[in-house]
Amino acid sequence: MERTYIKDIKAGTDQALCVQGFVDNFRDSKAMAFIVLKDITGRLQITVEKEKMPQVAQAIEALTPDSVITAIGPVIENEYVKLGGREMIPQEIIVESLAEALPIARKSIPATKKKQAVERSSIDQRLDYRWVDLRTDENQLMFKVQTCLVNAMREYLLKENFLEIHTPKLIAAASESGADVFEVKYFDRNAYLAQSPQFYKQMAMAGGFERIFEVGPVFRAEKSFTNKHTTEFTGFDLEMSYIHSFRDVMDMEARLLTYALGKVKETYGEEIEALFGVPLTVPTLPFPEVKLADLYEGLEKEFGYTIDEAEKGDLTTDAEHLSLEWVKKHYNHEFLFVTDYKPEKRAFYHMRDEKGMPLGFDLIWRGTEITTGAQREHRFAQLKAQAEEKGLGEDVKFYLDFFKYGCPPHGGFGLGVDRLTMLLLGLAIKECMFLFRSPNRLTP
RNA sequence: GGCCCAGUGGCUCAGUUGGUUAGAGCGCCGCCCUGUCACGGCGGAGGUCGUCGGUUCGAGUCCGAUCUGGGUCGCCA
Repeated sequence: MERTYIKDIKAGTDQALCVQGFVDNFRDSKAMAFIVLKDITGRLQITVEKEKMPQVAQAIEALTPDSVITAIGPVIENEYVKLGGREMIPQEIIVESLAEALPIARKSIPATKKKQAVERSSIDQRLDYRWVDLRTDENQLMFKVQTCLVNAMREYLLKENFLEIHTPKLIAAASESGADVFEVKYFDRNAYLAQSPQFYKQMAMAGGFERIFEVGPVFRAEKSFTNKHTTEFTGFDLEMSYIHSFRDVMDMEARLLTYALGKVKETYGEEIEALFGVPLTVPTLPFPEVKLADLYEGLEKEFGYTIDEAEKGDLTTDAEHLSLEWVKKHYNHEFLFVTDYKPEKRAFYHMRDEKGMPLGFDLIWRGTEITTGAQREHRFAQLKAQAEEKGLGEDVKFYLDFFKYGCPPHGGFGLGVDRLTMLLLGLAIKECMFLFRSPNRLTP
């Protein structure tokens, strides 16, 4: 019999349906048993009157929570059932997989008069059994939201004449910028895991693709311990030719995010607010923009935030967080483009103006950096000089060659998909990844 | 890498100035319960207190070392 998703069930007919899923709750007494079945679309109570259906009673005799079952029978309307006012009266139940007692507590249970509260297991404990943890409504919604978000971004860019490419993650040279790379064995020599598709995105520009994007894994061998860093994450990278300035890139990103977040709000806005308690505001265009030095000046004047002059070439974590208050106050907005970072803090391939100021930007959402972008230096001689200035020579030679045989002016950005999800739902990075990777965690 | 914090049953925690046999709730196991819905009732099992060493008549508790993990800063998406 064909399986019916719980969301598609029409109650009140005599026709038997087949549902499959996890046992979300099991209440067993001598004569009656109640199973709450959960699939990816919802929950359904299955009610067993044991005397009437001895073979069903026998099938569920040793049933445990989180086992996987198939249940067949009509679904009737019954106002008495709190879960949706309907219940399945099964003719048959097949236990597909019997679950052992779970090793983690997925939900917090508040205290009652008699019992003390049980706290949910820590995120680190839950990550050890991620596949069990992923069964919660929150985690499943999270991935529905991420799917919707990335799909909307892809949809938007396809309409804007972008091509989707897939660049290699095994690379020969460990260079580019500050970020450290993982070394791997590659037959009789060493290779490295790509820390970004940057060079290859630009190669696509030299290849005349004009506009490309890529969604793919990015590896960083950094011993970072924060709530927004991980050693492997999903990057959403974009590069576009024939721009007039890096503001064309910023404009593209702002429109892209506005469209995608609009789709997410339309599809899951209410569920997100119900399960995560985070309202989703679709941003307005254009996104506010500020020069780094002006932001520091504003933070000092308005929030009393002061740091050493030497640290002002980049955004500190505190300044990043405070920038949310600043941008809300001045623009009633959650996004903020920050420009005019010091050249020593930026990658060598960022184009610079006549004063040597990098023509790039970071995008901060809700006080956390989600993007670095720029117009790229596409003129061979300048690019070579800037690489040498950062002490990069032979390692980037193959890359410099991309600009020798004709290359359009171009720019682009990299966006962290996991950071986007994390900020959207108000979580830490380790909670919002399918499987989190850190210097201390390589399993499961 | 710097600074800070934590390791006590499967989970979440308590454990007083060092002092009988280390406690609780959840979970688990057994029995009871015709309509539960975070079901309920009764009973039970389960811990060499991260590891090693020291102080002491006596250490979960104090000291030292060590291991593991976490938070945060820097780095960045």
